[in-house]
Amino acid sequence: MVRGRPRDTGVEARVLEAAMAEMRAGGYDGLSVDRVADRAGVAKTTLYRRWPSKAELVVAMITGLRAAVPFEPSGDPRRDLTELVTGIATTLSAVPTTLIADLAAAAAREPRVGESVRALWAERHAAVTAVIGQAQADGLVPGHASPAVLVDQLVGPLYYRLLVTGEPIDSAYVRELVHSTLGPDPEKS
Amino acid sequence: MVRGRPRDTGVEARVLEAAMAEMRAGGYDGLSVDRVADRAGVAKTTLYRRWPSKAELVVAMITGLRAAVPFEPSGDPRRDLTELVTGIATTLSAVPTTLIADLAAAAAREPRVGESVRALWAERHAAVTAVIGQAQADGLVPGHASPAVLVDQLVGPLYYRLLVTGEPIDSAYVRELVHSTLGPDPEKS
Amino acid sequence: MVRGRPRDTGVEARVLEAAMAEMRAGGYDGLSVDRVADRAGVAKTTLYRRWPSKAELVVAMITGLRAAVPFEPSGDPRRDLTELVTGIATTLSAVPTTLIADLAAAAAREPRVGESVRALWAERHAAVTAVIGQAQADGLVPGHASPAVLVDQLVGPLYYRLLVTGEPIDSAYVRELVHSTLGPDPEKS
Amino acid sequence: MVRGRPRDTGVEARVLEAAMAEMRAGGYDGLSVDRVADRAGVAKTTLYRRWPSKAELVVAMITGLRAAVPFEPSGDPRRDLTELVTGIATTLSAVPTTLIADLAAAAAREPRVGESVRALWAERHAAVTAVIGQAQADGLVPGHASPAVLVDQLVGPLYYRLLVTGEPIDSAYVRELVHSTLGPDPEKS
DNA sequence: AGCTAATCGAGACGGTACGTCGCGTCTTTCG
DNA sequence: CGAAAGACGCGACGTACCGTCTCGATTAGCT
Repeated sequence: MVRGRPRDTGVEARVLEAAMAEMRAGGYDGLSVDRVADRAGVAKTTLYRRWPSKAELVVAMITGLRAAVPFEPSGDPRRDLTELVTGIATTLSAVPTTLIADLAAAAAREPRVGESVRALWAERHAAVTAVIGQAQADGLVPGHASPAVLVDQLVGPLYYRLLVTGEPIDSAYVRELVHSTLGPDPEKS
Repeated sequence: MVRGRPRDTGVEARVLEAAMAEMRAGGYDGLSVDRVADRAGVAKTTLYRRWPSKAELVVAMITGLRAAVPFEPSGDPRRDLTELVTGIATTLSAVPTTLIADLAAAAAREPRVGESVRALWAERHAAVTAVIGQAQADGLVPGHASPAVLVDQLVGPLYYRLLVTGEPIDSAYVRELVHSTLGPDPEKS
Repeated sequence: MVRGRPRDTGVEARVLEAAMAEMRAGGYDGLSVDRVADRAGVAKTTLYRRWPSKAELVVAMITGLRAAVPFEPSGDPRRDLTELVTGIATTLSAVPTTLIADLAAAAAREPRVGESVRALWAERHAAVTAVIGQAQADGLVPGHASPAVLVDQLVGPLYYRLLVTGEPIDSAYVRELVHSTLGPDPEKS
Repeated sequence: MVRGRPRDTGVEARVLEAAMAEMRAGGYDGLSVDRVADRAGVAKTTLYRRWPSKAELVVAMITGLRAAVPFEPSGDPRRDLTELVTGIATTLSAVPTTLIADLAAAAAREPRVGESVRALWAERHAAVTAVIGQAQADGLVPGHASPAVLVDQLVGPLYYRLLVTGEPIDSAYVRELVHSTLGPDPEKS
């Protein structure tokens, strides 16, 4: 069917792994295509055949990070949101801050990187939005704010602390965020 | 007092202005030190004597953007917060997004840069915190959330949209943020 | 056999030619690597891939000057030595003095350069030595001096005038040298 | 009489000494005016007030090297020439070869350096010329060669070996040179 | 079995920018 | 007025990186 020599299936994994290591070490700018190829034991030609630019390579690497996060809504928005936001916070804390920052910078520069980064979070953000929407429909959340804004106010502070203020993000903070958004827990009074 | 030839005071202003122009035109990567020096009518050595690297130059440029923002609390938290958050949003929008993102990346890598960036916003964030605190004391804001969290929820979403989702930040959005934080305006019902 | 892309054979010639032109115009210091690359229509990186420094480039250029000099001994040592020494003097005069001097300086610093410079003259000096030896065997040269010393006394003064005294080297001077070494021409008395 | 602060008399010596040390270490190109000034504990301005360029500084340094060499002609040209040429050879061997070579290179580039180098040797070369002339007048040297050429043939080979062939210069070689120039010693037969 | 087509490794190449070094000039303050 | 200190302009050097290119060697499917 396909004529010539088939592509080496191991190349992709080795290159993306090498790229990840380079990115961890030196961020986006510190990632050198030459070094990635070298570290992966692959010719630069081979690399460029698959990803037409450094940005696209990083995009692919990021996309590969997307892990399927199992989430089953329990119906209790307070519990569900806490679980979801905690998951996001945990993921953000698992990688070096510089990586997140460099990714944001690359996203600002390269539209394609931006898309891939957004796609990375899409699933989780959609889940958050869904929970918020359902809670509002059930009257459990004050209705004077749009769901989109509430999502931003739940997730945005995580990035804000990470990239701007540098203040710590712990489970207490996540609870405070949810608490502030949903209002006081009626069952606890 | 100081022995040698004093530094040409005009250099700094000319260089930073040139750097700003270059940054606006082509982002961080598009900013060439040679071109900046050329445009500022300054030798590259002179430039490097003051800022030891391109990154430091950009940091200095950003720091120079800190404008004293006159703010007089009116006593009405709704109006004051809208004004303050609008000011922050305006400033963020006035410079290229890449600049903000690159700044965040540099801040993550270099503690010194992080400090300078935080110092950049310190004044405004203090003002927001003060207004929130006063409003809570006056009973105009629901008291179930700490002021620090509320500040994060007011300002964080701006960065979040800018650096992550890429969604637009307009005056309507700012109003929604304030609205969501303070609750429905009682005077409007 | 050789794996990668083969080197562009035209590069070397074009660069060395450009370097020669620059050297003629402004001497060693006046030779700018950037300008050479530009004039040769070659990227500076390409140039540095072959010659790791400006000095090595100049050395290569000099080495390239070695021209096969046809020499057929006539049997008359007076005529042969005059021809050979004139040839050396002509070559020395054809290039800027600074080039010769810089070469000697480089040779003193870098053994490898020294070798290449000596190799440059090897052929001609061997010819001079051969002629002197033959003449001595034939009794045409006073035998109280070793051939090696006579060669030094024939060729050394050329360098001496060029590099030290700065006095001119013309055909009359060459004749005087040969005359002084061989003694008066018996046929002319 | 003279207004203002008098010149610091120690400056000159300290600078020339520092320049000599730099020149020994790295040759003419390796000598940096900034470093010389620093090492001498002198401001660059002060240095440039005295010597208008790096070349002139080196000239002054070389001139300072000229040592008065006592020489009393004995009347025996063979002995006198041996003594003189040995003295030159000794001086040449006392300093690093690179220094001699760099000096020659600088002389070729900078006319003023050339003059100073020639002046350095003037005294000794004049002595050699005088002895040769006297010997010729006394009929002790074959008269078919001009004194100037004979001088070149006595001194030139020293530079030739030093800068070109790299062959050693010892007392035996000096004797051979004199021997070759004056012819066989009649007293020894 | 031979031809054809695609892949891979290796490295040359152009272009652009970076940061450093050196020279010689200048502008100050201090003695 | 000399000296110290250091800023400044200019120009060159050598390095790093990106993305393109040109090779030879390999590995398949197709005729």
